[in-house]
Amino acid sequence: MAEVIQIKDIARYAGQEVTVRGWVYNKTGKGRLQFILLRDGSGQAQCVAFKREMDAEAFEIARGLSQESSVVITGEVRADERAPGIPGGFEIGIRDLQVLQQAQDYPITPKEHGTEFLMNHRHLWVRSSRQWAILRIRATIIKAMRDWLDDQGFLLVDTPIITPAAGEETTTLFEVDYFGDPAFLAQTGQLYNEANIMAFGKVYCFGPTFRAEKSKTRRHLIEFWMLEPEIAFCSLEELMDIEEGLVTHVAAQVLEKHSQELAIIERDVNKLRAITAPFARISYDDAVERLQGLAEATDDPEAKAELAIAWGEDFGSPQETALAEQFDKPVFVYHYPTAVKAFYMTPVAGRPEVCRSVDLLAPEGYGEIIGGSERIHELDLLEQNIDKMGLGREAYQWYLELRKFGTVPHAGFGIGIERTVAWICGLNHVRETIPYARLLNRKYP
RNA sequence: UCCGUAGUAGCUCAAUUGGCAGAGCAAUCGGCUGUUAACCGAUCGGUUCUUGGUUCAAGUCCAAGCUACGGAGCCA
Repeated sequence: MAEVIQIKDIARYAGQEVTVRGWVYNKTGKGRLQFILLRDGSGQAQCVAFKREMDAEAFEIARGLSQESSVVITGEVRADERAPGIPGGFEIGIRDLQVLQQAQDYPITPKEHGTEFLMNHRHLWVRSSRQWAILRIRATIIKAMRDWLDDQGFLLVDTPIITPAAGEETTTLFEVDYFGDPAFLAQTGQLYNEANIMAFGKVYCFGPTFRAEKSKTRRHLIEFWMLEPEIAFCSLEELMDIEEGLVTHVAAQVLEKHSQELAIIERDVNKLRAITAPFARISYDDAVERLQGLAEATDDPEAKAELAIAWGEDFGSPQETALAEQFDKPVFVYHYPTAVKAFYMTPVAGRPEVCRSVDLLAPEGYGEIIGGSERIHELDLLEQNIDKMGLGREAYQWYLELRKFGTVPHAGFGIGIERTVAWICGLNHVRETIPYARLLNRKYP
């Protein structure tokens, strides 16, 4: 029995006999010569069945293999620049093979398919090279974020998914029955993070969040993953430094570890190489002026209407895009109007109509990937805001109590994993960034 | 929720003015010693999204509904 290897390591075994185990990704044949492209999860390798080098029965089995059949193949590794694969350049001359299961009528062929068909077969689509590459990059992005934060002295502190009250908006919560009492799936771990920083200084939570928004766009999921750092004794400017450090590290790690995957998805790596510190930092006031300037400059009445904005309004999707297009890397927009932001954001001293908030807008039309702010740390002000929004103090008792026992200035942000992956990978929809997307009209498979 | 577009073979699509429902791929069988979405020959493959209507005749026209896709709002 030859050594079982992973295809990603194939180059190390040139000249040796090995065993690989996997699935038939594609097959082309030419009579007595059959080429089987085998994938094993780590990569893809061309396995060559040549009638004269095998016994007749084994050759017939190889010739009859169907797409996605599971198979164990033993043979000699040899370098051949004609051989396709991941990494490619090496192939296996089949000596023997064993079929675990002969697949029949695998639906995803190497031709074009529509979105609905592919999403209905997501459990199989994840096997395709492109999806394989994207999901591997997703894993690296998450690891890069966590590694960077851990190295900076942050502690991972998990926050609950079933919660008693709203984080922000009550209308977009998923309600669950908690032994007869209503409870809600978490929209954010932020409020708990604010408790946890008083114990650990710098923390982050990472997990799924749930929003029952009836939004149907390329940037929205009903269930998405978010990483939320929170830092005690932190200003908005320091927060931007942290966000910048995190995002540039992610881009660098993906470039370093995934040239192969980036090539598979045909991502322009120059766009990723541009993601270096510092990012431009502009105020909301400045952003509005820029948009008004753009609206004035254009002759297209439709574009003019899309860009039109009055001070005090939040940015729409086309406006975010137009704003971000002025930069070749992410851009910070800070000091948004207090009225369009959440109740816990600190007002700017001497200018309460704007607050100490900051969004990070990604380039290439990917929009907001991070939202963050300095949190209100004075009890009175926080109580006033909760009353003003009609949220009800009872539900926030514990949160308000944090302001009574050694409250300190603090700040934090949330970064959406799927939006980040879509941007880094250059995808046109977040549905491909998560293995099993939950969308407005889809919870299958 | 609103606006727009679409739904025909397993998949991707075609079907002229309302006049016999078709192609490529996949599958199956055969051929081929270097294929890269191979190629060549053959075979198989249909409730034209649903319901109702107009008509001698509906994939095509009308009405309602369903589903998907694209966009908006909301957001990360």
